[in-house]
Amino acid sequence: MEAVSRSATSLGEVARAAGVSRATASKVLGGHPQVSESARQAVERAAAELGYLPNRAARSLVAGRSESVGVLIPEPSSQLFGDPMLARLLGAIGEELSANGLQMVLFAPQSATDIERLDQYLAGGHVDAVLLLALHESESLLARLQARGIPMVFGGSPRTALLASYVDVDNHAGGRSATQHLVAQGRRRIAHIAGPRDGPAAGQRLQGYREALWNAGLRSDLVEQGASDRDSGELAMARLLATQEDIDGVFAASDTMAAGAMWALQVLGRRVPDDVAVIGFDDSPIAMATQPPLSSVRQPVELMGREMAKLALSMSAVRGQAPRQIVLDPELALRESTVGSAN
Amino acid sequence: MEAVSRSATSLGEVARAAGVSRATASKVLGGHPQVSESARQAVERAAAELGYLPNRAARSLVAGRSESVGVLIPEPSSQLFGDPMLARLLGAIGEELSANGLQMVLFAPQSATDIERLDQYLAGGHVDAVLLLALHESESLLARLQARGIPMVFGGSPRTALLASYVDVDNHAGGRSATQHLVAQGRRRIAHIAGPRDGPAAGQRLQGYREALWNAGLRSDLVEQGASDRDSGELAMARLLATQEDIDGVFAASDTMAAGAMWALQVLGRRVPDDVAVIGFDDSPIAMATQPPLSSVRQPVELMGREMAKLALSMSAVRGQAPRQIVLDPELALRESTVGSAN
DNA sequence: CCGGACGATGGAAGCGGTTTCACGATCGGC
DNA sequence: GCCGATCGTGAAACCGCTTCCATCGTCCGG
Repeated sequence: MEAVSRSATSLGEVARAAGVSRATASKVLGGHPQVSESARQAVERAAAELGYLPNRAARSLVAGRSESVGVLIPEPSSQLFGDPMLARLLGAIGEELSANGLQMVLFAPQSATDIERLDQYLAGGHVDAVLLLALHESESLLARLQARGIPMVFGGSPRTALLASYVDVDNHAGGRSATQHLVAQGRRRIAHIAGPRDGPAAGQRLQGYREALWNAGLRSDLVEQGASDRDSGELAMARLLATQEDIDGVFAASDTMAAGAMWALQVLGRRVPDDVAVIGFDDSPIAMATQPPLSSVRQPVELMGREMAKLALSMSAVRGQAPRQIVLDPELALRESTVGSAN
Repeated sequence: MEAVSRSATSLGEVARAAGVSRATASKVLGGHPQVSESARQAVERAAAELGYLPNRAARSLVAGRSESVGVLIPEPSSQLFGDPMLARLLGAIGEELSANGLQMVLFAPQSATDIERLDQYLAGGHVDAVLLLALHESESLLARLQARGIPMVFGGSPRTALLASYVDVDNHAGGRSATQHLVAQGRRRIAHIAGPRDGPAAGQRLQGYREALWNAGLRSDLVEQGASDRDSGELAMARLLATQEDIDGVFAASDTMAAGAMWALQVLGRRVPDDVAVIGFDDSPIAMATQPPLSSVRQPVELMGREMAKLALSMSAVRGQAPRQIVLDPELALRESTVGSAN
């Protein structure tokens, strides 16, 4: 009568209520086969009635596993994962993990001190695996994780030399299908505004653009380098039009740059999509905010998250696996910037 | 020689290396005063040399605390926290928590199953406190947390009837200073596009708008209701111009709506900011992507995160405190949509 | 009908810490 | 120079769970 809000029911209480020993109760709850049907039912009933929940700390203490997966998120300034994707990605990762009884522990190191602390923490074996959503400079941290045998899964192809597991979107296919879409809309002078060269993604998107145009027998040299921000898109578009004024299609490596490009086009008297069709990449909220709304290449963010989680789960269950790479297909999100409102 | 990559060093090993008992070693590491100087130094040296890290599971098992704080993030679709703010907020929360030796466990329930699982999890005492970044429908979950005495801190004023602790931005002050800024720029016919009424924030921003205009002796009835998406902003702006064509300033309750409003203005032949100045709210990335760049009310996201974490820390350290509310001042991010490039 | 094999069970050890408590040594006061 | 208070110390208990292993009962084959 006094233990109202006291600590949760423990295994011992369940065992007593079921009339068995803790050992047997543990076996039942752990799904071991070596228990009689009667014992199993008694324990399960008792557990249900008492609302038993195993104590995570105790379990991981004896098991030597933490039942949790660390997720490293990029600093807010990072361009690699647009913020809007981050929330969706985290949601998907979390769902997959929690469906498997693991928790997601988040790290967002902002300073050198944070990285140091993180290093300590991870080295302490407090997580069963680590998911890296963007590279932080600290190669040494990666190396140490690797050395300690903690499974790592990257989101996006890692920039590092380490042979690692990752889940990425097929940037090449994305660039190709964006460009193919413009071709299919009857566009013939198709330009590309390329993304920054700090990762492999931009190059792959460019290659996709080239391939689509080669296949269509069109020229593929209308390429300008952007820097991922809006202004660089605007400037790149202006340069493109200066070189070749009859451009009728543009594929930009990000929505942000596409927004800038669209602005430049409109300022210079082109109608979108009537004169020039524009398609971006990422399908960020910006794509909905431009006028006209921007077609874009949508990354399968939720799927990526789930695959990352699964990979981590598998790697932490069976150590020493060879790294695996999973590459997912993007899809097109078509809006008025390429198909027109009349279509 | 064989225990190369074995489990981390334990307290026992440190104690042995220091020539003391585990109890004494624990006291040293725990900062207890009842230890001799010599013992203290010996233990500290040994711990440093062996790279000792306490086992979190063991510690929380005996302490009955989990040393971790749960963070509930909204579904991706939620408007309450714009995605870009989420990443910054999480970063700040994480930093503050990890500085205090706690970890941040993330929950992003997507389905009813997830909520159920979450409920179980939280009820199991696996977190010392919960941070709620947006309300999920589940009132019952909140009530159960409350009943169990788990400290909760909301980000943004809660919609619930529960008397709760929260950290919020001063929406009233934000609306007021945005409007005052327009007044200071010499605008006299200032309209407001209000946000959706599903929370208190929109109403407070509106009140701020009214107050500023009353104080300036200007009319404050040029208000249209928006719905937080871009199109609703565009439509609201068109309605406003239809009513009152000489509007020279607009304060929109979100950047998204402001972007729509700007588009409507430009379509209808108004120059921004020459004819009409426009200011938004949130200072989201969209504010940088519009043409001209959009002035906006910036929420002190990092500060909010830190305050939320501190509040949670304090509440979990000393249970049974009265709920506390912290309201932070926003600040203006001025760009060309209100001040012009010539200013 | 007996012995061996096998399945189910619970006692006990142990995971890595913290905390209580009894003990011996040291110290000061008379 | 003796006694009680004070301080530092480590043995041991304990947190809740899993697992090893000895025990016991049952079943089956010879």
